[in-house]
Amino acid sequence: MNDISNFRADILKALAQPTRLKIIEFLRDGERCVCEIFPAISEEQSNTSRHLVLMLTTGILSRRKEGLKIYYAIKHPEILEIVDIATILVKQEIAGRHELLKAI
Amino acid sequence: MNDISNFRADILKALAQPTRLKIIEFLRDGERCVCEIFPAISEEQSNTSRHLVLMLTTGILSRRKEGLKIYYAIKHPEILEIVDIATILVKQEIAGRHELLKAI
DNA sequence: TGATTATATGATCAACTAATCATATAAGAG
DNA sequence: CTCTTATATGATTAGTTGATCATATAATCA
Repeated sequence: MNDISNFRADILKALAQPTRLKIIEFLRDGERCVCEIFPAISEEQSNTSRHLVLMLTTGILSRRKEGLKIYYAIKHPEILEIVDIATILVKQEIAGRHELLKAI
Repeated sequence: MNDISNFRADILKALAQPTRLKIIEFLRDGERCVCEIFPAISEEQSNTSRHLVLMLTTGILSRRKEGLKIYYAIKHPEILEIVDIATILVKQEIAGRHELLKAI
């Protein structure tokens, strides 16, 4: 189980970072080049590039070259499923903590 | 979106670690006390306790006291959904890379 | 060819993470 | 009350992460 656990951890870790989640959200509607991505998420080009390469090598994103531009895209729909379930969890947790506060 | 992105990142980060994934898998069938968990995953008691507390405060686990023992459990079924989708992704990636190798 | 645009990468650094050992707390048993 | 068992936590440390600046690569265009 160890190899699979580590690989699973790598995939989840590749999603578990605010800047990378912003990239994923921006790519939700389809592929985009780096020059579109970094202004959209308000990060430096170099930093954005690093996060993109990381997600590429982890298997979360794919990329395609077209002239000067490089287009990145979400490689598997399951990525968005995970992100969406995480959003549901966030909402449940916020709701639960709200209940706790009301009980005081 | 930023607050939700950060909270989502925290939840995913809490899952994105091999030792914690082993704990999640061990808790798949129901609650367990710390004294059962740390031998099952072959980690030190103190290290296991830290990971459990981290997942508790992130909202991934719940805990219940019974005498000397403290029982931890997975708090939301969505946690297992995420882990299972990650497993599917791992298998897809391994299959994909296998294809690449065959093409050489 | 040289200039321009798009992307990637080396070097650096502060902040964070996971593990370990030793110890503290806290509940139950004799 | 003292001993034992179960769990949590402080201190330390090696290793990792994310951001930044400067620079390299590589494709296009005039």
